[in-house]
Amino acid sequence: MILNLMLNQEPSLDAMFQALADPTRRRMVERLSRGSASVSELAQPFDMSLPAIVQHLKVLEESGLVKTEKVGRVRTCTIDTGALSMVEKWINDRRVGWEKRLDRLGAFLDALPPDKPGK
Amino acid sequence: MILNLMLNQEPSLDAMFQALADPTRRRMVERLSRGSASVSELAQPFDMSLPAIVQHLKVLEESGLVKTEKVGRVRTCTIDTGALSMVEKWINDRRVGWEKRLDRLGAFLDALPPDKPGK
DNA sequence: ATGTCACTTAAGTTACAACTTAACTCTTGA
DNA sequence: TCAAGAGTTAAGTTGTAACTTAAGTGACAT
Repeated sequence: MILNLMLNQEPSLDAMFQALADPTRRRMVERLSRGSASVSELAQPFDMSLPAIVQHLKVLEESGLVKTEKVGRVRTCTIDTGALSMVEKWINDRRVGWEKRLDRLGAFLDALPPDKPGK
Repeated sequence: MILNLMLNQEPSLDAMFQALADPTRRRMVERLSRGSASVSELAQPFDMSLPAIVQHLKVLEESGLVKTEKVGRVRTCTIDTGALSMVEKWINDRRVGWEKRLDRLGAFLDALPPDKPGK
């Protein structure tokens, strides 16, 4: 079960990055970070057919970044910040990993005896 | 000039997300976060032709996530954590934006009088 | 000088992502 | 009851991303 969680983690990370790769979808996420919206509210700023927007929405939803719920004839869309922070964590891990490495290198260099001019 | 920076910011954000959308390229970034590598070192874990790897590398480089320098016949690749943190910041901004909104909503609800059971 | 190493370039294939238009299904208000 | 509103489904087009193989370049060791 926790195994399952770990196994499913990579694939959905993939889907999230994939989802965020498209500028239209990122704008949709930006819009939703300012508050939930219906599908047509989401679509309104874009010069694009509704079905196209719905397709983008589907990608976002399947990635887990966005949740939606339909009530009557209107579907309301919401960001899932938990998913967002998974992406954030991946990036942070790489950055920190690299920066730690540089620190160790720095410490190592500092510990060296004063340089004898070589070459 | 700062204008230029700001204008180029969106497009390259786009390129970075695009670059990170591919699992092969993310694995390359993971590899580089553990230390610089030559092209063939980078390629070694993958079951893929060298040219394919070089194409991925090019995408990473054009996005600004990776820097490379060729010395003699070997090209050495390095992560640019500054670029990584641009991506991190975009995500963080969305997440925080949303969470602030929820906080305000929570505060608003807390300030309401105890509920009279309606409907 | 010459073969090997570490890439690079070019060109072609295939799969899929991002749209479009057209037609359809539910809700809901008049 | 029925027209309009909100979204859905289906199908087709088009561009581009992700590979491949084959051949080429420049550096280095012998």
